[in-house]
Amino acid sequence: MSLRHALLGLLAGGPGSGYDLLRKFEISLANVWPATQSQVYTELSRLAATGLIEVTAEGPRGRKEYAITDEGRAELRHWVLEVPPQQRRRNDLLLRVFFLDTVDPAEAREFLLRSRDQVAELRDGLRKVRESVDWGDDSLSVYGTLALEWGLRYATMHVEWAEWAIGRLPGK
Amino acid sequence: MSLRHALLGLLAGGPGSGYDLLRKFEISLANVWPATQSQVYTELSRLAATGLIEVTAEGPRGRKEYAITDEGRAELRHWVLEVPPQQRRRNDLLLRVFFLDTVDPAEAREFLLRSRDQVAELRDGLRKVRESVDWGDDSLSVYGTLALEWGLRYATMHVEWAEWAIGRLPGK
DNA sequence: TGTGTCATGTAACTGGTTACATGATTCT
DNA sequence: AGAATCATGTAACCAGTTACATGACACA
Repeated sequence: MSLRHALLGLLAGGPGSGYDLLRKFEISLANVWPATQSQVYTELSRLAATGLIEVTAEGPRGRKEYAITDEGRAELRHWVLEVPPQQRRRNDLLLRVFFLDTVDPAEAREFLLRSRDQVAELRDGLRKVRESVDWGDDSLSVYGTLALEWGLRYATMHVEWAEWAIGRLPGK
Repeated sequence: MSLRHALLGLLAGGPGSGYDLLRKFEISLANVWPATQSQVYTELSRLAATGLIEVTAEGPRGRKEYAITDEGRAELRHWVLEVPPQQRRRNDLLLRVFFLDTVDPAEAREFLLRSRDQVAELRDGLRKVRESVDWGDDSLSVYGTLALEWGLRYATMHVEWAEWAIGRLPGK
């Protein structure tokens, strides 16, 4: 149940409404932990009900501003440091690779090429983000950069792997 | 809904019972698409009900052997080649990295060290698999090796990233 | 005879997605 | 006046996890 912790993490950086948080998900967490509108609002209600966050202000259009509580901070800290991250990750692309023996080599080759191109595009997008954002040395930037760099290395790895894999395909 | 396709893919390699398939999940698909016992049996029933697989034999202890049908092969092929793989992948480790600014640098450092060690272990396990299995040049081995190599490159990337990241942490 | 493995099934729950539904405020 | 954006909520559904439940067969 990490959506709960993603919300706590964002609120640890300052109070905000569901709407605010939703935009933060789209901007900064899109590639790490996407969330839908309905999910955010229902989880915020639940978090408020259990006392991990609280409503600190109400604005126009029924806007509710939430802030993290001490209990919430404790829960966030516990999750970050003590709950072991998932190691077994599902990968539906790799699952397809496993079954490429059911199509012919030319089709397998196209599949790998497409996958290379898609990830190369992602990589280029991330590079642009790195260049466009001015990275100060405040703590949030430091850790944001670490995550971005992981994404860049991941994408580079995948592109290189795909090219290597194409070279190993059985000839027709 | 990829469990369905994982089952179809496994059955494309030959018929088997739920129990057989469950073991195949544990051996070959554990790092790519883990599945639980209850999930496998319910999905097999559903697949049989929709005609993508069929019961070809019944053995002792209520054992049912399933085989993929032509319809099933068509569905598998469609999924492999035409359904675009998920690009946005959730990563709860990276989500934690994002919020490492809420703990102190020494704790962040420990977090990254632990993560490096865990993935290094995974990498060593994969290396052993690569050495222990004798990889012929049959098509199944070819594609199995591609997936394994992806895992190795992934793990190597992560270990290097973690070490790089530790070096970038703010001093106490 | 009793332990281990083979073998299947179902129920309750959790997390996430899609779709539906509503309405206030701001800006042009 | 109308469009865009701000803002929230709920219902139905799908995928996956945990736990419960049962029993046949093989082997020592």
